[in-house]
Amino acid sequence: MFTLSEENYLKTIYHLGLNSEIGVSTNEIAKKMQTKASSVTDMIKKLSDKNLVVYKKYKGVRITDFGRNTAANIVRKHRLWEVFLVEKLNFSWDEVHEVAEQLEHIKSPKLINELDALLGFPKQDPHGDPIPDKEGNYYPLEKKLLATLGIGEKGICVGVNDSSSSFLQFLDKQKIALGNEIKVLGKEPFDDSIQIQIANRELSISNKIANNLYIKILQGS
Amino acid sequence: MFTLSEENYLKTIYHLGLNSEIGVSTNEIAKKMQTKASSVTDMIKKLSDKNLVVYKKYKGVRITDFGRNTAANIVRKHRLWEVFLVEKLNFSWDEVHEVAEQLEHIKSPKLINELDALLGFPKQDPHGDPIPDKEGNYYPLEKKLLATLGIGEKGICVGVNDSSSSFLQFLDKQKIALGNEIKVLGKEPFDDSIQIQIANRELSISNKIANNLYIKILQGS
DNA sequence: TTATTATTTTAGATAAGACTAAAAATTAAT
DNA sequence: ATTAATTTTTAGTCTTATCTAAAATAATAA
Ligand SMILES: [Mn+2]
Ligand SMILES: [Mn+2]
Ligand SMILES: [Mn+2]
Ligand SMILES: [Mn+2]
Repeated sequence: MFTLSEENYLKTIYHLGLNSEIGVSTNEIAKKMQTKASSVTDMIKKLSDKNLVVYKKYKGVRITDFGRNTAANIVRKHRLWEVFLVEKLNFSWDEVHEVAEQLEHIKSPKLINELDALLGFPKQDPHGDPIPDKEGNYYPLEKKLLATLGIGEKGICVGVNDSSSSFLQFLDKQKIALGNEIKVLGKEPFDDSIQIQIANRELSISNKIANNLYIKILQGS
Repeated sequence: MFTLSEENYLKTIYHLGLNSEIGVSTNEIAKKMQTKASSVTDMIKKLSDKNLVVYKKYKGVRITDFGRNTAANIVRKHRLWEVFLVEKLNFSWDEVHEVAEQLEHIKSPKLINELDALLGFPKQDPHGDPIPDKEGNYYPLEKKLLATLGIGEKGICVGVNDSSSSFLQFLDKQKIALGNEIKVLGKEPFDDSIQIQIANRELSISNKIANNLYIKILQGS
């Protein structure tokens, strides 16, 4: 079994390494974990001793198959708990992350598999992120950032890139929710803002917002 | 906020001090926590610094009002999680304790109060132990050990004194469950065993068993 | 009451996880 | 190809929570 710290480092390395071929750098990890590079070096030695990552001095770390599996299981727990909090305990999607950060470290395979069943084996968490199965496999939706859509294209809002409270609360305020259909009406070159239609309303959205909303394109739009 | 260790020590001191006027001794705590007396001394100094207990050298510790409240809240969480595991996640009553030991340390007032609501504000956990409310108050049932009942007395089985897996599994095997009506048919002086009637069956029960089952007496029996 | 035993505390060590400051290696710039 | 800047590692310190061994205190017995 792994310590709380080991699990948190491993999860960070897993996320940082997802979309890159090369190793994850010490500084990247330190920045993400709000800690110092020297602390990271200490920890990756421990993770390496436990075969969770491959570490070569000055070359960053790469997660092993074993490490990836272990990390995916923690992510699975995190996201299932987030669903539970929203579906069963009336949390809003901007309140769940901190609590899930604690709950993801609870050790009990039965607990998490029963929770999965209670929730009806959900495939996405409240932010649209995929939930790995017991084997650590998951199937990400095909999705594009709203900012990349052309005029006239439409789709369903299926996820967020930024899960910060402030962004999620902004979406709530603008009544933009996952599942909503969104159509691009126009794009303003001057500030890269985007005019959209959503649930019979028209809205102008800044580029920053559009770069943090994922859309599943509807065929024939 | 308190560390995991601080919470565990405090909870032990709370439980050990419940039925006694005098302070809780260092050795008692060490025995219960499976640690060394010197470790206990170190920790009670920390708890004392945080006003959770009053500590006088060589005189043991007494929990403060603040400490009692803090401990009751941890116990509240432990027992609510046990109910959740049994009621919602198909755990049996002998499987819940270890997981609840982890879950009781999760910090989120909203989580625990919503969980309470989801479960319908239960008053007892799966072992018949009372669940403190938000203020730390609880109302223990009037109950007696089965071993203390006289011949002819009857009552409802409402709790266990020993929550070990082996005892709980024994009760399952004998089909003795909380809520069952039990009547004392006879007592054997030779080995202090007790003959009981339970759900139309007659059973002979050892003194050890009878000393770990709590009964709520039915008036007029 | 004094001696013996048991309990409790202190002193000193260890391990995990964090930090600062300094050294070493790598990368970027001239 | 050197030099300069950046990144990464090492060395040493700190805190928390443990432990063992020894000293101090309290409880018990002779
Ligand atoms: Mn999250
Ligand atoms: Mn999420
Ligand atoms: Mn329990
Ligand atoms: Mn219980």
